[in-house]
Amino acid sequence: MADELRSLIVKGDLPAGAKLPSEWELTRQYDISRPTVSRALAVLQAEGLIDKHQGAGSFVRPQRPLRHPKTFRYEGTSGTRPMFSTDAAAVGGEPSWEYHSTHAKAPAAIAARLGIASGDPVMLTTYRYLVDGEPVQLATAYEPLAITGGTPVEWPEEGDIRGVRARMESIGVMVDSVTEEVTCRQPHQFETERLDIAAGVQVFQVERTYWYNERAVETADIVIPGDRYALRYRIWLR
Amino acid sequence: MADELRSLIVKGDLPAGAKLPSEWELTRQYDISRPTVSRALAVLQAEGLIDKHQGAGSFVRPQRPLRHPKTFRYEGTSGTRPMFSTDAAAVGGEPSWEYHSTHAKAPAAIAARLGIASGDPVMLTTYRYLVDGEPVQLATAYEPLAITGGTPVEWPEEGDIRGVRARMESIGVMVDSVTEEVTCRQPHQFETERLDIAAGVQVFQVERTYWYNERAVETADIVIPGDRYALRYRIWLR
DNA sequence: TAGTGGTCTAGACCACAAT
DNA sequence: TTGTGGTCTAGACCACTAC
Repeated sequence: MADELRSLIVKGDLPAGAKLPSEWELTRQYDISRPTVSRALAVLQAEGLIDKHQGAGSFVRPQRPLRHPKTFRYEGTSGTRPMFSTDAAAVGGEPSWEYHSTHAKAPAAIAARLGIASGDPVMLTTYRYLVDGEPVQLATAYEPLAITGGTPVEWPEEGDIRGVRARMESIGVMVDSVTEEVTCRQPHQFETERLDIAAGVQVFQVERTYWYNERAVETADIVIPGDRYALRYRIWLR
Repeated sequence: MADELRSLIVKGDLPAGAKLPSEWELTRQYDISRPTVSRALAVLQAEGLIDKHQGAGSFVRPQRPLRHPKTFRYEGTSGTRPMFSTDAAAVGGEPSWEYHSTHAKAPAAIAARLGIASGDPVMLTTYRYLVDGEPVQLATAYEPLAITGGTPVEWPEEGDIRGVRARMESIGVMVDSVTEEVTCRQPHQFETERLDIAAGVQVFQVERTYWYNERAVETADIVIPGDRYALRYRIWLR
């Protein structure tokens, strides 16, 4: 049964947003019991083809633009903004983002990454990036206020200078390297919502840290849906 | 019930390899129905805590060395061999590997990555890397025979020179950059077996390509369990 | 052959959404 | 209030494993 419904959805006979027959109705159509129907639909849900909504029904999930699968590519050294390959224009996306900055105390894990004491003051900025209104990336960035506090670039999204490297450079901190540590995990629930991803898809978590003389000057947790994006690194040797 | 069993396993009261009570026995102990027991155990299986074997029973999965979670780190530019962080000694692993080389015709996807024609002759080498006998990484590497054919380094694992960069250099091909494209996906069945990973664990797939004057000289698909490893990149700026 | 997990049917009650 | 999915119980048959 899952196979039949899957082909209907993939072929387009069941358009995006269409409501599937109720589980009881499918029980009758296919002459199988309700728990079996429910599990079959759970498979389709895990594949990202449908959304089940308790009390409302099951609906065909809008198919994401797979015309250029994995054409969006995160480039390792481009700041928290998602950067697209040179053919970004071909993809035809209108980038936008939301952010929120605040002063905060460094949590222990972040403090360890920044080489400061737990509870030290940091600038905390959360981002959500979208392309054509579709969310593609979350980021949480931390900067020690010991470095930027009181300078014109203390608040990342205010002033004329944007981007970690440029902002740091303007106050004499010449970022010389960046490390990225990539892991793969189940999304938290708020990430599932904010990124609008299907049940069962995993996300990349990238811990990115900017360095200046072996001293961390900024670190960020970047979360990217794992099903439609590839992380791309290019490293020059010698 | 899953919670109780999980804590027993994590605490060590149920040692690795121990056989769990049968599902019927658990039905009686917890006064819940068998389908419910089965689903609860499926949760533990998805978490990698147990293996279910039809006809035999459910067994506690050997706990992987989580003493240094994510201490093994793949370094972006180290060839197909897994490279560990500087504290590798502390982890105390004995690395080993298996390989198999053969002449082959380039599949279309590989040909595209290498910039050669589909069906052109390539050297195909498959690897499996282990640490202390535990599999940690699979790799499939392709080199155009147009470059290495007839040279002393045609066969990657024969001769005195090892490593893509050194071998290429010895025949005048000065590798100048490497690209890595990281994706995250469900493992194929043979990968699940060869890497001995739990149900539900995803894997990293890294497409690594070595370049010389914008010409691809080697490309490899590297598969790494997503649950216990982090990919670590360090990029120097300027 | 006996024991085990895989997986189905059938029925039930509950929580949530739309109205 | 009604219809929907979430999830349980209870029972059954099958396939595989170990002996």
